[in-house]
Amino acid sequence: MGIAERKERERAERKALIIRCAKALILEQGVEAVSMGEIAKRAELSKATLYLYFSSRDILFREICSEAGFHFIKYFQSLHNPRMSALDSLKLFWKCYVDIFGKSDDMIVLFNMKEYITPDYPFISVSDDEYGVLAPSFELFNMIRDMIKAGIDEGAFEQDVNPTLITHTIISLFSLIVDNTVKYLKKPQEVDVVLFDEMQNIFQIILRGIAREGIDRSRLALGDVRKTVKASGSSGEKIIVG
Amino acid sequence: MGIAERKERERAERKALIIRCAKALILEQGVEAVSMGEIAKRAELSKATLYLYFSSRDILFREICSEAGFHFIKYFQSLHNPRMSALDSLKLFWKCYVDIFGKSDDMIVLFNMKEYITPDYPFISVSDDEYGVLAPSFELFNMIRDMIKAGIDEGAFEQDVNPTLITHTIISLFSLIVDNTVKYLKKPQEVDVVLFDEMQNIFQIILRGIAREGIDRSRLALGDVRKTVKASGSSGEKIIVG
Amino acid sequence: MGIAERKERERAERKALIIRCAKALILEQGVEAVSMGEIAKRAELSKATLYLYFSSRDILFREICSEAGFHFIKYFQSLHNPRMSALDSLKLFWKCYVDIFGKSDDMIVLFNMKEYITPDYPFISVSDDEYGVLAPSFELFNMIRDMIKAGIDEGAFEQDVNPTLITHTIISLFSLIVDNTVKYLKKPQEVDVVLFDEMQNIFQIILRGIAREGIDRSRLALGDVRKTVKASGSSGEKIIVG
Amino acid sequence: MGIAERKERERAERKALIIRCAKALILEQGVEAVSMGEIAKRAELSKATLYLYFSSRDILFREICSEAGFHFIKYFQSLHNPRMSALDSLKLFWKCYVDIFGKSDDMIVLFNMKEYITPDYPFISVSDDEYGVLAPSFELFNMIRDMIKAGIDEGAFEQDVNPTLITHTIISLFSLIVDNTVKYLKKPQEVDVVLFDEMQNIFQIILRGIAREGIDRSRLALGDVRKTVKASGSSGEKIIVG
DNA sequence: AATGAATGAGATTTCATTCAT
DNA sequence: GATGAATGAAATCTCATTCAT
Repeated sequence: MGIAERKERERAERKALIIRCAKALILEQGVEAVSMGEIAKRAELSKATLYLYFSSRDILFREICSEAGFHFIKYFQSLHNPRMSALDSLKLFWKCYVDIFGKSDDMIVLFNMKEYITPDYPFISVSDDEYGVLAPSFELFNMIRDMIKAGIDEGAFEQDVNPTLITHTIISLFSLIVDNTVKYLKKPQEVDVVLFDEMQNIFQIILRGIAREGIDRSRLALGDVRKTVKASGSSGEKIIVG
Repeated sequence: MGIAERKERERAERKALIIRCAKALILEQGVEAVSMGEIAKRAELSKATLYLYFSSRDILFREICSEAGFHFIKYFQSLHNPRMSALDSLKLFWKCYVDIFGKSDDMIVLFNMKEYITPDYPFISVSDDEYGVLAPSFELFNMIRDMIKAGIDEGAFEQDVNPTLITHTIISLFSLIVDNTVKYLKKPQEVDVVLFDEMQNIFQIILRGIAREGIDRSRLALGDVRKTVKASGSSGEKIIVG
Repeated sequence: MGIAERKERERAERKALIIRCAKALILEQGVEAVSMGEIAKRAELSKATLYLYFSSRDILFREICSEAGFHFIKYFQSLHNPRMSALDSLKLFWKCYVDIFGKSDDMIVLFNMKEYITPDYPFISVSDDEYGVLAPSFELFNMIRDMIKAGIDEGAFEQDVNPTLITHTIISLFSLIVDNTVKYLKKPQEVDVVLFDEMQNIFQIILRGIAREGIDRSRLALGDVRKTVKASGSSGEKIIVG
Repeated sequence: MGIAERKERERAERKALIIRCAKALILEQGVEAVSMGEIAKRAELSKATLYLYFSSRDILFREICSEAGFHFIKYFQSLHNPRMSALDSLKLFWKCYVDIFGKSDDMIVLFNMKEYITPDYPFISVSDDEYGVLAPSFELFNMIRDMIKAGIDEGAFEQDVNPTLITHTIISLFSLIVDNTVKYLKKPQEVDVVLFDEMQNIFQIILRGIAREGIDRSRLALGDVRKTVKASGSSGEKIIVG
């Protein structure tokens, strides 16, 4: 009874350990540069053991992505109310991102991995059908896109905005900022504030850029995360969605 | 005299040959996947010879960037008039980009390489001094940033816009679009129109996003490049900056 | 008492299970390609458990051989009459082979394994003493050899025929045909008729080749197995040894 | 002039060195057991260097085969007269085999490799068309088969003999004998006489087995290679084709 | 100046086998 | 007795870089 449970827990812990080490290395060196050997060494396991938990390098890396994305989505959904306006949904989305990121490096890794998973990830606008074939599991992508679509319907965004394109733009930009910040600062623990400033900045610009002409910009304001976030540990006061 | 000159000319030609071949391969396979061996084979030289011209793979790739940027800058400067408004300068910038790209793959390669050179490339806002140390040669970067700055001064853009950040955003987004388009379409010769559509779309959104509230959006319009660009060969009618 | 017996029975059943699974895999993929992991998976046991029953991969595979050979020998001996002529004995041998093979894949596996066990398996003529040391358990080998010997004594075969050599030739050829047939057809269930044709063909040639000059070839005829054999399930009408 | 030639010669020598070392290891350990690493160590080269000469393990091994077969075929053709009878051709074939083998280990390796190349090598009878598709380059195979065919036409062999099948039987048996002898004796230098005895024995039996009933066996005699062959160095007196 | 040749270091992956529980 | 977990050792192959000629 307890045994099976404990075994399962231990297995999950090992998996988590491996993912943790892989993430740390990705943050330090970037995705491409991290090898199975290094991950094994960091986790104090043999290379062969890694393959017990992840049947290939590729699968390990993909699992990191889906795991991180899954956490984020769950958190967002727990706070999201279907009757929210598109703009409020997007602002909540941003708040969730800040929150989650305050507690773990998941999102930073997720975006850092974007390049790795990009091959199946269309930037240019594709029809919804095509996209479904290419990456059916990317709920994160779909979530953002749906919010953009709703914003158009609600009249908050311009009619000629292409939701798929904008979605990819947002994700890609987040990914880029993370990439650059991490590489540049070299000490991830210092990342926090400056990183969020930049991201929020970009997010804000895109919101304004796609907003319908004449809309009051105060409606697009994202609030202030300055000095309220820490990369690890619990963050202090959180942003209240305006 | 004449001998030394000829030697130098030949050396420059060899360098150009190598860069040309490397670019072609980058377009076909992406930066990471291109090896020195492949470049050598395509250039019909030995690997060792490559090292006579570029002391490492890294340096070869960086030189591709600076070369491409140099061409573009010269072209832009030949058309640019210091008395132009910031908005007109940026629109001219976009037109030049379309033009240059119509005649060569330089810019596409330049952006495709961005990931590779990113480590020295500041995304987050740094002081001008710091920036100078990090990447003194990136005039391209500086040019865009200066136009953004001017736009702020002229009242076209919001006062709180961070020029360095926006510059990097623009460059990074171009880079991303190129990456994805090339990878997704797999046939570079078909890239043209769709690629420019997306780029222009994003460029437009950013212009709007940073524009001062209340500015007339018609002043930000970029014109239409649809069907006017070809990936290789001279392009037909060009866009007139509005 | 009863407990010890039951344990032993259970142990034997486990062993049989493992051997059964290993055989199935050998037929599907060939000897070299089958790993302990695969056998364990097919048997729904852990790899470690395999090692409780067979102390090494090698030993497992050898045991498959001896087990299969043992079955065959018992069947042959149940039909064999010591007063039969050598030629009739050999023909009965062939009939038994066809029969056994009709009911199980034992023999096909046995021959398929030959390469694997070859190191201890003398091809070149060795003295009887030496042979005894090398492979004491290979009664199958000895049986055929004794029949050849008897055939020489009875004047059916040439005096200068080397029984050990011919025996190995016969076994090896069967092995080869099985190897090739299985690999080539890729669908073991379709093997049956064509396989027997070839084997009988070779067996016939060897009989003729070792027969005394001038002997009437009708005495060497093996009959016809065409369409009478099925690879699995019970075969219909059997061949009557002529 | 001289330089290019010398380079080419050196390259050929390196290739030959690698093949030589690979062959030696194959003789000592069998094909499957030999790794690129071992070959490299024996040749006192790095693994990477091996890949400079043979683009994969597979290709190295196949080249060993084709090289050895090529030598043999050339030698045979230099002695063969198209007007010879099929029987004489086959006997010459055997003499050539003995000769070549007396001077090098080529043939021993060739047959030792049979398992490795077998996958494309049908044992069961296939139509000539099919065979051509599967292994068009196996001239050795075709040569023997053509001799068997001619023997049937000339009335030396039975009408119902299947040339493809017999050819494969002959090659496979040679291969098996080599396999077993080499593995059993473990000292290749002692292989010589006993090996040839066995092979000749088998070859003789097959000739008799496929010969037309009633043919005078003295016409099938292969002569005597006993004590006349050495595995390395030049062999003494050679067999005269009877 | 040019290059063929060589290589060290490292990547991913597999597998027979052991051992604590 | 059974097994999940772990692993050492080895296999194939790649690539940026160096060096003698």
